[in-house]
Amino acid sequence: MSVAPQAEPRRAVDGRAGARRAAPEPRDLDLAAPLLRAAAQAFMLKGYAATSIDDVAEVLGCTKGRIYHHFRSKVDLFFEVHHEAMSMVMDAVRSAAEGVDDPLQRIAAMSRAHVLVIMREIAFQCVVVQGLEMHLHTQTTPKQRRTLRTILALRDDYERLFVESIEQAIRAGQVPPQDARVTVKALLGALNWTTIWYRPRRGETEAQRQTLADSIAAFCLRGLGGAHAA
Amino acid sequence: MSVAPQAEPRRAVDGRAGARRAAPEPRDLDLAAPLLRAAAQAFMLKGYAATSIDDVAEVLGCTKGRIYHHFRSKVDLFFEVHHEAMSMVMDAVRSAAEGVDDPLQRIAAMSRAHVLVIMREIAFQCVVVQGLEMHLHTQTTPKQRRTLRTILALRDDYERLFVESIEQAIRAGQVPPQDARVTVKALLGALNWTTIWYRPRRGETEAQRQTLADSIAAFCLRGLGGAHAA
DNA sequence: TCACAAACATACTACTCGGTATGTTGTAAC
DNA sequence: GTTACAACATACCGAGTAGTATGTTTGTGA
Repeated sequence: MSVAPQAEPRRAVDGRAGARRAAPEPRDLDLAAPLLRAAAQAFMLKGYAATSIDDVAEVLGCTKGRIYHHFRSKVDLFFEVHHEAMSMVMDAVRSAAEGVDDPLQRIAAMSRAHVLVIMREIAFQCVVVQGLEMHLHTQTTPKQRRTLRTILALRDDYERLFVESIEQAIRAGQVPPQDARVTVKALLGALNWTTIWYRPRRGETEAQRQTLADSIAAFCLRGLGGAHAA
Repeated sequence: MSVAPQAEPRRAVDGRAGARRAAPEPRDLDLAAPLLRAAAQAFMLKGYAATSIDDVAEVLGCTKGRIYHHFRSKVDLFFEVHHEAMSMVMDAVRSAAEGVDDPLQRIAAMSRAHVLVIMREIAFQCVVVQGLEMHLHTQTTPKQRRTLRTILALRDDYERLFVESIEQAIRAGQVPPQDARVTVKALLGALNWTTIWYRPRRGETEAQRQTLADSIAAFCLRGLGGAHAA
């Protein structure tokens, strides 16, 4: 009956603006996680635009109310799924690269980790590939545009991670001179294409996934022109 | 006033069913071509689902009437764009492969041709990458499902073209033994990823496109494990 | 010249879906 | 035990859109 404004749904990605209470965040994350996962699943199957909020709710066995309680809009939900997916890759790849000084071996470890994350979190990673730029046309609010720019910057940072390692490998004489800005496109293409053709099989073992990841990574390593395979 | 059924719009891809008049086909193709190109352009910018028929019409500076005069539905339009795009790649790649007996050199020629077609017809090729499988969930009419299967079969045929050449290269000892079914995914990924990052620049020369295509193709060739680059 | 159909444009309908306004329930604090 | 709020569910609205029904124009063969 009152006009009680109902606790603010999440302000996409970069956090709340003027929330007086800073408390409910950690518990809120636990509650939002299943929503993100369900959204990723639905987006993978039908694509973002063709997926209705009701579709996402149906995956969870709930109603729209739950989703709009945690997210301000469909676009915000998409952005958070996207952001979460990128964090998964970033964390895994950074962790895999850590402490590996040899440039080529580092690229190999990063590539394997990248493919493995894709296979383990195929739904989230499919959302990443589904494109961001197309949202630039439809956007209205400046806040969403800022969020979009932030995500695009994260993507560029990630690509730079590979570019720098490639350039180090070139300077070290491990691979022939080449335009790393172009090569990295082919490399990431070979890796990311996994989201297109790979789908988990029933009874698939971790060893099988490892083998697949090794094959893709080996292709990329050789593609750079290094002498030794993985 | 009459119930005049107004000459049947196109029956997607595999041709008409019971058309009594077989005549208007060739002229009809010329008239439909601009529609396909406009649709490809619109689909590239906003994606299939987010693109309205009115959007496509606006690109052409006409109304829905024109589009629905030539295509039965939005899905049929998408399928024809998709089919046209695949034909472009098939023709160019088959033509490039013709007469090249050496397996590795044939793969190199095919790869270059593939990337060049993507760059020249970026709109059409973006539609191809935008995915087909998601339409499997939304489909209703069995005719559309059949059309979808046909397109999927074409895609598999195209991939087989590369797989067979890779296996020939393996048997010839040009590249180390490997699972061609997996390698081809990485290879086509590196090629097709061009649709994601590449966009034509103002004043771009054919030589620049050639250089880019050569770089991507060289990456793929080395990725197979062949000793010599392109 | 006239019937006729191709090739559109216009007007309209039925329906979906994003978003909101409001109601309900559990629970923790005091 | 009652206040208060988080965490939903329910009911609804309005905008946008796929598809259709019908009107209009233009070329063309008889």
